[in-house]
Amino acid sequence: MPSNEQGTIYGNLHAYKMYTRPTAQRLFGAYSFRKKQGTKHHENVQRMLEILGLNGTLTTWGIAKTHLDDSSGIRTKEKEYRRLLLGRMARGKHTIGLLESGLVVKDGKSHVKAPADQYRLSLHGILYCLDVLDLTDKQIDKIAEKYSDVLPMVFGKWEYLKSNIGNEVYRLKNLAAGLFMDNIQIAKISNFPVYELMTYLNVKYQNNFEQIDEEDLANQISFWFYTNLLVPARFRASSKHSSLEIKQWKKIIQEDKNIAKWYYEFVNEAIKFYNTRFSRLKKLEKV
DNA sequence: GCTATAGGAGATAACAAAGG
DNA sequence: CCTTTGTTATCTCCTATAGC
Repeated sequence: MPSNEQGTIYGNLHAYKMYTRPTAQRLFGAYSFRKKQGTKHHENVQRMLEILGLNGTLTTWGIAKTHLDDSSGIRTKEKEYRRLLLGRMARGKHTIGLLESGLVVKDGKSHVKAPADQYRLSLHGILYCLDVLDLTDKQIDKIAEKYSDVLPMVFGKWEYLKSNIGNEVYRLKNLAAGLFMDNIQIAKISNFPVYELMTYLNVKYQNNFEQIDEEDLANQISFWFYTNLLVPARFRASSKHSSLEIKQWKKIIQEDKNIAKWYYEFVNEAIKFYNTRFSRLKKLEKV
């Protein structure tokens, strides 16, 4: 039973990489519409996603209102936005919309007039935008502001993070581009057990391929983010630059009490996981 | 050129708040 | 009080266009 009033179901990061991202790229474009390569449909969808990203939660009317002011224009446009969100039915065939694709979710109701559904980007939707829309840093900051409660440990700490690590925050784009952790090379890169943490992160959420609660997905993304800060941006063992020094990284985690508590809980879970497995491994040799 | 999909526009219906 | 205006929601028909 769909536990969600969100009107859609989505899975963990693995599901994003294997399913949501390729599907979205096929239906809504793999490149920004500003590159003039996609279809009109790609452009329409991407424009709407951008509005939802930069403005946060809105009704269909509100989406149209962000760029129109006379009500007849809004009326026309909001129908189009609704159709893009919900998909359409024609000749007995259903074309999927943004809700069904998992990029947008319902978020509460507006009671300004008659009760109306409000919409915002899902976490998958945010990742798709970061991946495809060619957003400027300013725009990403805006999304972080509007979605700080959806991704609290990263977007909720955005300014704090920026003041400490500057442009490194935009590494979130790597995750959006599908660069996840099933990468054994990571093991060699750092003395710090980044590989073990990344692998455990996979294990922790492995049962959520089909469906995951938004809060869990936000945690998965956020654990990825903080752990990934220790991986050099250029994937070479030789280039040490642009990975954070362990000291600096620890400072970021420890100086914020919430981050510290949250992240070390994850680390302890990972330690427990590996300890259990190692002790079983040791028992093997006695047999 | 055909076919499926997208866009545009009209009809219809609620309903809430503001205004007369 | 009734009317107007703003909002939300759905259905349907016709046209335009992209991709084969």
